[in-house]
Amino acid sequence: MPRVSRPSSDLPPGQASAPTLDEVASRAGVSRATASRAINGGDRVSATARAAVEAAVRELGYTPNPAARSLVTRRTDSVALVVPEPDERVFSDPFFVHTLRGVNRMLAARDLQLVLLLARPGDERRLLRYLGSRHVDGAIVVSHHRDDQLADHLAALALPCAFIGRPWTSADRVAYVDTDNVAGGRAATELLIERGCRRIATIAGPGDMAAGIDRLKGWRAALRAAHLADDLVGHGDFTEHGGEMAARQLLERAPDLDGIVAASDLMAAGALRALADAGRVVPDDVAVIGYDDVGVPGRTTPPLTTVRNPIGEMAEQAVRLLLEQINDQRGPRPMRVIFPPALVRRDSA
Amino acid sequence: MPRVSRPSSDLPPGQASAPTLDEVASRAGVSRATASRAINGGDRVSATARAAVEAAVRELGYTPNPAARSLVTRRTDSVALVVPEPDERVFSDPFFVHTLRGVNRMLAARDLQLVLLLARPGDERRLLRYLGSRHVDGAIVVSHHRDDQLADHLAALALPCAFIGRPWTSADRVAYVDTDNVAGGRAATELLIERGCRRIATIAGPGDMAAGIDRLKGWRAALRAAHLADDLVGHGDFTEHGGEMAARQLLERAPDLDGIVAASDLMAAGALRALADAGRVVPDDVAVIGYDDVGVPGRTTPPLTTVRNPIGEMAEQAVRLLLEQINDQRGPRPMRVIFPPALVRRDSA
DNA sequence: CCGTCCAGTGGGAGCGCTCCCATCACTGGC
DNA sequence: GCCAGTGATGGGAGCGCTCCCACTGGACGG
Repeated sequence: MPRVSRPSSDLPPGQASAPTLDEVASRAGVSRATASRAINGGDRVSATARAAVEAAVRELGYTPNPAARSLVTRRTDSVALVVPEPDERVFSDPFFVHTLRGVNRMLAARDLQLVLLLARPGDERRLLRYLGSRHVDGAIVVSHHRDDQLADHLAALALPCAFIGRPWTSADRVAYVDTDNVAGGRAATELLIERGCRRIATIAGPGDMAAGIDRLKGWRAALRAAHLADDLVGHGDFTEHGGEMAARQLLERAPDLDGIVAASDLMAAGALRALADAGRVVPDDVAVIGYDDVGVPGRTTPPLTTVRNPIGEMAEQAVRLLLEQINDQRGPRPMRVIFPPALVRRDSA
Repeated sequence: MPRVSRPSSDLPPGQASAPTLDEVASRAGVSRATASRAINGGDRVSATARAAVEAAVRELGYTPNPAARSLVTRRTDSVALVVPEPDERVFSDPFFVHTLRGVNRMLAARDLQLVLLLARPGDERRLLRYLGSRHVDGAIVVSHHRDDQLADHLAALALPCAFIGRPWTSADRVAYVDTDNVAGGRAATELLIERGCRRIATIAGPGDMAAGIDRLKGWRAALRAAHLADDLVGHGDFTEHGGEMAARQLLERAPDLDGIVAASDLMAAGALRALADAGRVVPDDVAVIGYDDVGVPGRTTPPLTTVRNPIGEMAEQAVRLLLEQINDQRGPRPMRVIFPPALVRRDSA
């Protein structure tokens, strides 16, 4: 191998070892303790000392070593976002994407870093090992399914955590935020009933997610209360394609249907497409209502009437619940915040 | 506030302070140094000692403190994935999603953790501060645009990094992987020409991303070589909706067009929809070819002929380039790997 | 039988930081 | 004029780990 000539130096070129607090302190003419206080915004520091330290920090380009800091503070200032989702579907779901962005924004505002933990089914051991070794101060879990027993495991680890969407198990042991999906499904259905629909189908979500089941339950409750039939249940996987397929089948089974309650906007958009193909006019022939009110509804033809999920506020609350557990020495404990859903009327119903 | 009775103990219940290496060592009857060697798989440890340490680890549920470890090793065993993307579009693009998953998988296989850095335009300072404080061992950057001068900044930080997609600036100072997008655009266009198309349009990608520009360049080169007109340029934003709009406009401008080269599969899918609406048969009336070959092409009607981007291999190589810089003490340096694109023939052309 | 070697081991330093506590110079009240 | 009180400071311990280095004892060759 050819020898490359380079300036002989103990330090790698351009990568001088980072300045330490000691260097900052001595440059500022104060002790390490004072420098630390000045940097961390503590009081009990004279204006003179603080100014000197700040100048030294700037001149040296000092940046605290996070490992050393967290060794003593026992804080890492980072939070895991756990996504126990085997396939990439989550990323194409605006609900998830907006949740991710909301959580990220909230954390950034508090100078916390988000660590993304994508866990495929086999990876649970790795996941739990990571969380167990206190790499992060806490975890936020989204899009969990019946079969991962994540809530159980996290409760056992005693790691502060917050679920977005009610966990299947240990719902009384961990903190979570959610919306009232039964009420939402019910409200959506009642809207169609009020508008005169009598043959109302639903395109339900996956059977292993709480949100899907609850919205279906609400749909059913509204129909029964109005003495209408609740036999028209199609199933989708929260994708546009799934919604389209389900709508086609429903149309075949019940050509007389005049209303569709979809468990997500994406599925409602698919249904809209199937209806257009079948020559049905929305909302005159068939009224359609979606769920979530994010990303999709404004772009469909016609614009989608939907049930609004306050995603931003949910993400905010989840972070808040998490931080409360992290900061209070009482540690992890169950807390919950349930948001009411809200109807958003546009043109499809 | 009601007082809650609880067993008086110095330790929070269920949250005894984590066992340290010292405790493991004394339980195993060896020194801390030997325990460390046994745990880290070093040799120079007798079978007896190793077994004793492993037993102690298991009994105590010991897990090394990452902060303490990285304080001395100067490694954090985590890597940042930087996404300097202002809006959520990235997440709906299968290309990005698969890249994310590929990178995550590669890192997980090496026991490295992925830290997601979503940077909105204003956040650059925060981003650079984070990267500069050596929170992570290196960074992988995707979906960067002309205006973020990320490559310049990272080169200045001397932090190991790898770009996916050629950076706009400092391309000779940082490592990156890419595919030959000019060749791909050219090959796609030549396929249409061979098949007999004579009036070939393109739906180009954003003008501030290298991939979009290069594919357009390839399209143009192929047409010129065949002495065909290269005036039919539509613009999309890599989304399905954008592709549909662009295709509509192109059809209006040139009703006689008989081929469309789209710069992404998502845009090709949109074009397919526009063509169907216009009553054109694909590929008989109009041949369509996409780009990327991930997620979309199998699901369209008809299935999409496309140019394959080896996303998995690109992610793999990016991680490899990064690790090479991290592990070799030579530090960050420019390296590049360019993949050849490959045509994948299905039914749309 | 003694020196040499080496696998195996433990002592101890030190990574860069925070925070407890002792110290010190001042101030103001009696 | 002295002492308690107060704000600012620095010394030093210690967080949990890795790794350098010195040490040990048994195997082995001369």
